[in-house]
Amino acid sequence: MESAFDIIAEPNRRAILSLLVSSQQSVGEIERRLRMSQPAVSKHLRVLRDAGFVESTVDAQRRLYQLKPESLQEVDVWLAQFRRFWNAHVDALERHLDRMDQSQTKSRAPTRKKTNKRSRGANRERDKGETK
Amino acid sequence: MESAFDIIAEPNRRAILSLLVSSQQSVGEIERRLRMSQPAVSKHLRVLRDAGFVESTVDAQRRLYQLKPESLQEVDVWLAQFRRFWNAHVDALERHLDRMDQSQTKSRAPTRKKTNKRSRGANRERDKGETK
DNA sequence: CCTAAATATGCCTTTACACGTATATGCGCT
DNA sequence: AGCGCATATACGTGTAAAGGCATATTTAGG
Repeated sequence: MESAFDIIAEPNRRAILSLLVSSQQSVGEIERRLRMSQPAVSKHLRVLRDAGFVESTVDAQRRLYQLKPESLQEVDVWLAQFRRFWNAHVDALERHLDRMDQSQTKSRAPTRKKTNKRSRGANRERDKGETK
Repeated sequence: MESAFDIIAEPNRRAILSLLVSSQQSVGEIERRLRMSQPAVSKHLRVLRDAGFVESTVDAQRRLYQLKPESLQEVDVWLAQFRRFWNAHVDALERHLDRMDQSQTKSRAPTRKKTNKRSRGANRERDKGETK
């Protein structure tokens, strides 16, 4: 029924997932942090759970939701073909990213350690075998 | 219909994008290959174009559509946080993948080193059909 | 100009889904 | 037991988006 792409199409659901990356959260915490109604949160969590994106554990009256690691694989796999495409266009992409780095001074992780010259290859994966 | 996530939520649109990865295509070719109606193709291409995913060049009466490299960046960037999350769970992921490898038995290249420090990481190539 | 081919657009119907409000269920406490 | 907190579900509603069909637009060629 619902592909992973449908799941993450919803902004609130993406927000929830992003929230859960850092640590598990209760429904109430999500509700508070994302300022959405409690039923809305529960419903989205239901969807995420059915889709296998999150799982819940019981803590008294609370339900703690946490990410399931395999969840976004489908999307990542699909995206892979485009990464290959990008890599054929790295030059243009580099230029594009340089512009973004300048203008988008927003929530970039303060952990801007070495490799600050950006080893941008979609993700710093050493793999180059890449069975195609 | 703003975000890139909405764009790729549509299966036919994903199919079109996947088709364009290999090379540019005319509307008619897309119509034929994906077996969808011509108006449908045109409409999806309109959406993709407005969203900056593709661009078209004119060839007589045909319009040739091709991918724009920067297009799926938004998605990729968003996905990055989860890749970090996955990497924190490589062990579990490894186990999960081992199970899959077992059941799917795909001729695997000698890229396979058990307990290796993440030789597979975020992208693992695997091709499959869409499931709607 | 007129026609045919390729593509785009407009209108209409159907469906899906996100939300709110209200209510139900579960759990702990005294 | 009864109350209160935390979470889940039901129902009704509005909206938006996708598909089909018909038609407009563009371009090449006679």
